Amino acid sequence: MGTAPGPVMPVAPGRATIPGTRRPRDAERTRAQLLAVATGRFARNGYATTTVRDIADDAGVNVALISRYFTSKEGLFEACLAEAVTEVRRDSDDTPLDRIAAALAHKIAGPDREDRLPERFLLLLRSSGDQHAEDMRLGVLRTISERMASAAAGHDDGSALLRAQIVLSAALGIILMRGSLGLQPLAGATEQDLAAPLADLVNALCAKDRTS
Amino acid sequence: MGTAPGPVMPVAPGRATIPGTRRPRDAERTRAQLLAVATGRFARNGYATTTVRDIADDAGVNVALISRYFTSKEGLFEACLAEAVTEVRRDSDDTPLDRIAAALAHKIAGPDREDRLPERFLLLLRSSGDQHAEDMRLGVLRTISERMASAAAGHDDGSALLRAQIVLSAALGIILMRGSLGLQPLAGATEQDLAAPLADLVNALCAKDRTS
DNA sequence: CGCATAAGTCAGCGGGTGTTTACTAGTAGT
DNA sequence: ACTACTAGTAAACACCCGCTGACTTATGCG
Repeated sequence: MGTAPGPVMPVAPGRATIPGTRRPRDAERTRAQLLAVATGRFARNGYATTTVRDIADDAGVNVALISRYFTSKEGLFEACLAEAVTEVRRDSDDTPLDRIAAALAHKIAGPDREDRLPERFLLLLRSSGDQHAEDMRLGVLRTISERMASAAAGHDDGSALLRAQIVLSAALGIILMRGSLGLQPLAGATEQDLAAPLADLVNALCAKDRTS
Repeated sequence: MGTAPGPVMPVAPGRATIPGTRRPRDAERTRAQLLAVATGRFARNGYATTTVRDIADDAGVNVALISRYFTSKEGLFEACLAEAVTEVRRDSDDTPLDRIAAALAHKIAGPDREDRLPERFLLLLRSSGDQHAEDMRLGVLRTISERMASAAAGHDDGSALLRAQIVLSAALGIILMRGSLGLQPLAGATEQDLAAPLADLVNALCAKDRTS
């Protein structure tokens, strides 16, 4: 469905490498490339839609290498998810409340991100049906929301965690809208554009002193 | 043709129909049932994951009826989406600003919803890859956010629409978290639990008079 | 060099998917 | 009661997917 260039395909399959030059034998490198390509495709198009042939072609390697390095498509997905989880976890270490909004804006729309963090957040919303993967993404979402709740620390009633999860939902919803839907003007908003609204949002939901 | 005289009657492969009784001949009814089941499955598990046989079995009818009534799986998806779009559009008619939050809370977590609105919102986030469907969901999201922006009508700078879209993103993010992820305590929050936080959220993002 | 081993390729297999075609069986009109 | 028509069924087809086992080629080491 998605990719047009399916048929025809002469004997040399869709290799990204130049036909004359051979792919250098670097297992580590191709493994990493497979992971990167797969993360992008899984995050953007979902698990079931993405085929292993798409990934392999995009990475310029043979399909069999996926099974070799990650045992299966699900294994590859779990590897992507694991990487995303560690990356996301590290990035959400200990942010004080008054900087959460700015940090969110930066993560969502920061210019020229090399860590591809929005992609990784998006991946947390994708499901492969596998239980282990399910546990991982639920775990990291729980961790993040708990950290945010403790950073906020307002609301002596039990609603702090709930409110933090709402903020998290908002952030992920925004990423989804930008990355998968392309709803303008949200999709084209810069980090500066998002800073003020997000500050209002975080403040209203997590600040100690509220009106209502 | 002396082929296998006994139809044997494999007694209702699905489960919706009682083995003994035959499905009554009601095209309208089965069509509606297919649509309802498909909407639920598409919204919950996504387009690619859901198989037409799952849908048919769940509705208690034969698979071929999907092609008959909706020409194809994509046609069925578009029909579900169209229904969801009209339902969502009607439900977001003209809500004054001060009631948006309550309305959202009711739509997200209202008790015993017969219109299955959360499901329909969730469907708006699912993609089949078809361009026509893509246009539909983008259109309805645009409409809703514009209505919300005009209801708010604050922010003489051009950020009203952006802020409305952030509110919408938050709502959809929450629905996604509840319906697809099951993140507690958000997933189990009642309408009352959500009312106050959502009021804060809407107020902070859309109210005319803000501090910062 | 010669060879063992790892990196990468190729072609094909089961299995599941969406769709179609031929068929059965209720139902309404005359 | 006969017939035309439509709702519903069953089985198969063609295709694409994930995966595998045998093969080829480059690199490291004596």
